[in-house]
Amino acid sequence: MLDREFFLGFVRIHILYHASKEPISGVEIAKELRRHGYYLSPGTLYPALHRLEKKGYLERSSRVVAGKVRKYYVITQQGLEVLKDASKKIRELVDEVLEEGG
Amino acid sequence: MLDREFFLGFVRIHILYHASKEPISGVEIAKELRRHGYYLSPGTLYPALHRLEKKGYLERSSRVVAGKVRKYYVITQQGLEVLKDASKKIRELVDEVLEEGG
DNA sequence: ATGATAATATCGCCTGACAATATCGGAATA
DNA sequence: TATTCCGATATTGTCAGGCGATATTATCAT
Repeated sequence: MLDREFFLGFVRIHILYHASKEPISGVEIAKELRRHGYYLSPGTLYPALHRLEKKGYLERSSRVVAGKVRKYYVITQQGLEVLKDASKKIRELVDEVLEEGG
Repeated sequence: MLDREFFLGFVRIHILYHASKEPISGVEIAKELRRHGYYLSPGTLYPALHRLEKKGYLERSSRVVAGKVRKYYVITQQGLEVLKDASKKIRELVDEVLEEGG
């Protein structure tokens, strides 16, 4: 699997993106990430979510689904701006690294 | 500036990319990164280069330029594979996050 | 109430970020 | 050749984050 030092930033962006589409919980995020080939343990995922919330990029609320409590995350205005900035950077990467060939 | 926890992976990829085009030194890398809006201090850049070398993604050689020693880095076969994997992941990000609009 | 289940939270160790500081090596000067 | 300068690279010390393992929590079924 791709070395973690390369993809952890990608993971953050995937999270912000999904949280911009609809409220999404930790397990659901984990599942989405797995779909993309990112296998994060709870010890990595949850602290990351808490941090993104603390920084003001995500907003959290609780909901009960199938008898279990889930914490749902939605992106904030500030999170949207970060996502937009990140998109700009991704474009630059693409223009440079993927222009020819990829 | 964009939060570091998002972009440090991008920086690595830029480094591998440039090192795949031609031998490039620390200062030159720093300059390239600044061009992209990434301002890394020596305490971040050099240890990162050493680590990428140690992991076998980069190969180092010394050269004297304008009376100063520079360490030039070139990508390795293994580094190329990482870069290729990363490109795949970037594509996924683009398809998902940038598809509509950006 | 109790146990089972699954989602979230935390602990502890280790690695990495980073600003500040040190080192190193060639070139120029004398 | 000793000295000094300069800019590139290296390292140090502190703090934040990654991550596997473990604990906690809240709900439902019995």
